[in-house]
Amino acid sequence: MRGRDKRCDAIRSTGRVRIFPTKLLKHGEPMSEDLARPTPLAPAYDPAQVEDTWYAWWEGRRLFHAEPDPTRKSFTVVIPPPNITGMLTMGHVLNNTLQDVFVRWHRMRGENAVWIPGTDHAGIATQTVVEKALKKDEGKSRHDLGREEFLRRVWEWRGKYGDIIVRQLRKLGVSCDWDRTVFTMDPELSVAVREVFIRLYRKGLVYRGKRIINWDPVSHTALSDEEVVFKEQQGKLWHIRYPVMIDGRPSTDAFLVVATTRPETMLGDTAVAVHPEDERYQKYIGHTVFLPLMEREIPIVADTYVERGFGTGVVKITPAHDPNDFAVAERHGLPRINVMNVDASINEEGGVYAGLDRYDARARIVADLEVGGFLEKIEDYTHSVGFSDRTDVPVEPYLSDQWFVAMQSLAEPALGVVRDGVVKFYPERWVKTYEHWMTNIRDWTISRQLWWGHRIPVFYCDACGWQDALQEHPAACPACGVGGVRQDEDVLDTWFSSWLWPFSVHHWPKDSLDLRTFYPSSVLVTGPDIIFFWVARMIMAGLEFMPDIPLPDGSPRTEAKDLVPFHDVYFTSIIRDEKGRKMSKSLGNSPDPLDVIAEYGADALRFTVAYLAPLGQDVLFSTKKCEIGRNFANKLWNAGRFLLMNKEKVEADGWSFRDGAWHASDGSVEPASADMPLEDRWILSRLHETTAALHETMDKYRVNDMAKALYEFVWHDYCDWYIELIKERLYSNDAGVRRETLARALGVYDAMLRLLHPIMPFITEEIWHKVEPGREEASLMTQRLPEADHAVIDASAVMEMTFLQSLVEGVRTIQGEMNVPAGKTCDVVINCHDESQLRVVRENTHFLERLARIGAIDAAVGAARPRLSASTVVAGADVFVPLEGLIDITVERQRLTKEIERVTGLLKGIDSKLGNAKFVGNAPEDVVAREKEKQSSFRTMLDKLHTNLQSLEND
RNA sequence: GGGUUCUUAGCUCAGUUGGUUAGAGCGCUACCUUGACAUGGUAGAGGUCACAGGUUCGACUCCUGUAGAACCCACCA
Repeated sequence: MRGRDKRCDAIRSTGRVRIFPTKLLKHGEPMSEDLARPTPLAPAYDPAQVEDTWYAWWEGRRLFHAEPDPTRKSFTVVIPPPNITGMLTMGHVLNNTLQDVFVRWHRMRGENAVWIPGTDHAGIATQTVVEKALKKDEGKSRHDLGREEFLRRVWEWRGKYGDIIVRQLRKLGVSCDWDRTVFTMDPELSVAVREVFIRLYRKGLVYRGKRIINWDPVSHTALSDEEVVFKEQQGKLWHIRYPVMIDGRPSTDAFLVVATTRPETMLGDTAVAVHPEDERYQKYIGHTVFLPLMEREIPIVADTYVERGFGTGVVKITPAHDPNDFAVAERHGLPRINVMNVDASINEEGGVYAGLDRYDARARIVADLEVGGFLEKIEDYTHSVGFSDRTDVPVEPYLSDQWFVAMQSLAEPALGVVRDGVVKFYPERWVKTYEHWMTNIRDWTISRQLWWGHRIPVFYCDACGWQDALQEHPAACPACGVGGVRQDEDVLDTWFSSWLWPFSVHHWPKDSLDLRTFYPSSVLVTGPDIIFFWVARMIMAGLEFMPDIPLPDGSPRTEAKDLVPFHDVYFTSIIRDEKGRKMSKSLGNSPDPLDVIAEYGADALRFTVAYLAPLGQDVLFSTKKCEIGRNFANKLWNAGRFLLMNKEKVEADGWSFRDGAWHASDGSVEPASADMPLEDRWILSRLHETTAALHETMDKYRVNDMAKALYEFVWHDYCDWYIELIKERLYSNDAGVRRETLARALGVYDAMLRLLHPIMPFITEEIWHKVEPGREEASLMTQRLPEADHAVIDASAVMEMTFLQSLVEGVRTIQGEMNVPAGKTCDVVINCHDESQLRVVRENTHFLERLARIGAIDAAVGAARPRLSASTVVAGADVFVPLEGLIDITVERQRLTKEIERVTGLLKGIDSKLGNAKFVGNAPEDVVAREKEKQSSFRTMLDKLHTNLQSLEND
């Protein structure tokens, strides 16, 4: 550990607020007068002291709230609703930081920005959580309670815990319009869900059918595909002989051998299949085989699904226990025999094996096959098996009745709007993924065998066979008037409410100004993993269900751009840990964002995440990286602290600073002078260049570029150079100069705060309130963002400043290399390239003196090199630093030689380029011109370097 | 098997239509308590841009192939 860290650790352990130089503490001396003097801001920024306060202040004043206003441009974002079972993860942090940056940015551009929050009922996840608690606390299952009571308990649970995530989000600083908070199972949203179901039902797009689903034999529920995790398993491949039937009896020497990983499912076999072009088996197609153990005769069918090269090229077909077999059976009209109970034990269809667990049955069956001589061989085989994400048991493919949505007709228009760019994807490459899925779309299984969710609004009359989809449960059968009516037992897939989210949050199907105005939303921010489950389906739903709702002016909504749910989709990065692994609960590699916020502050976390997340690339995150944001916040804080310390001094003379100008005690306003010194013209140029870049990057959703541009400007331009440059003026004897300087520095700082606010809302609000009095009732979040004014950009100021910076760096380098003691200044002789350069040097000698510990500067065109000087060449000027007694000739010789080598190399490259007729002939003129310019400047540089080296040798 | 993406400094990553002296942060080395900031400052070391071809006057950037990594989809019984 380095000394500095040791010192700091000792100090940190005493408390984090103030860090003092060790010397003072070590000697036990009282703090010096100067350090003890109260300053407007503490030396180190402490986010914990301000963040909650500001959030409550914003929320209390309803600053996040927006009302529809057709006369203004709306900027709408609808949150991807977190699950009510959810806890804030790094994924949420990234996703919601981005949304908040967008929303705050557009709000500060004067748009009517609204961000609609809400939560998702998360069918399986929530039901599982509540069931677990029920089991643990009362030892009961949901069946013990019954449906009604169980649902009451779930609602109770959601009342207690369902908004934890939403409260956690507030810690991040998100500017959601909490007045508009909705929940997917709110009464009005449930109306929307039923309405959509009914409309699709009437159109014939919702239908009931049989399908193989993922069955969890422990929790007795169907699982969605995304709740099944595949794991590599060491298994066996059993080769079983199915005797061919010849003349009505099983052959004793002709077999079709099937290879299977699941011999127990043979109880439900209704065919064997071969590839239609497989020469080995073609003669058997249309014949039958004898199914061992069950002693059934089953057909041999031909289907291209069979892979000739795999196994034996013969597949047993078990339609009720394998999705592919099910499809084969559909094509060939084969019967389906379900041989399992809901707990995956063998049912009565399994003959003597009935009642056995699936794995016990497997052992018995294999043994019996062996005995019967039907087992040809057993091979070791590694394959992947689907496990339940919830209970960690192998999922059983299971045949059951389910509800489906026919997707074809919905998908086609939804594909079109993405292809045509009505909905734009960022990054664009996801369009391909989307197209692939949409052109191979399968019908959507929307029923779930759960209790928690929107119950399928289909009603049946057992007396007369009536069936219909309705909003309300009818008291008696509308058809026969006699029978009682029962509702379908299943609930809808959670995504069935999610796909309506962009308009159900505005209480569709009810027409309202909210819905008319705030739909469609501007940008959706979500992960690419749910492009199919959610994004695609929302687009379909918008196109299908929104044409009824007029535009704000009452005209019909017909154009695709008004029907789609959002115009842009921003696909976020995936947050991984340092080793590149996905963050997950089971790995325990996901830091708790609340801990991170407590340690570093929400602004630091937000900035870091935005800074690290380029559009479309994964992010390797570790808590330590939040130092980027924390240090940056601290830098900003201290720059503000410096300005405010100086402001206090001016105010002590009776002046006050309001609206960006100084007011004298008599109330008169001090006008800003028209002539600005170089550093002011330069920093304003840089500010406007940066502002232009920020607007550009935000339009392209390149948030990391935006964060970098801000970082660069604040830290390097403003703090490293500008503040150092103005210190001289701030300490001037002329009070007018001090005020003028500070006013301009504060002006630029104010612009910085605005530009930073969307990404770091807390610290900027905190400082902004301290900069000027009279802001008690105002908020930075509703101020306007600066716009770039290209007229302010002063190219010559930028050039001059760049030159001066190079001079400073050149001298510093020499001082560093020659180990010039820190307290010592050096004189400098500058041989300027021309008169205008000389003028710049003369006008700014004070900078050079201040920033590079320079004593006297002797500048002239043609100035001679003093003896025993170290030298460097900057923009065609020689910079000589006479170092009699300090110079190490060897080091200096090495430096110059190395430099000569470097420039020689560069020049060689350019020479050969320009010597190449093809280059000169083909390259654009400006490129050639630039090369020529470089060539001449490198030549003069090289000449000078050679001369200076020669002189050094002569010393 | 199909698709997408990635490989640039010790580490994590930028590099937006091909023309830069290839950048940043962290880490490393040396120096620094000078009135905002040691959560800081200054300087420095460190890269044949995975590899091999090709296109081009010119390739980190475009094309092809190879090797490695990741993700998504479909999963072969």
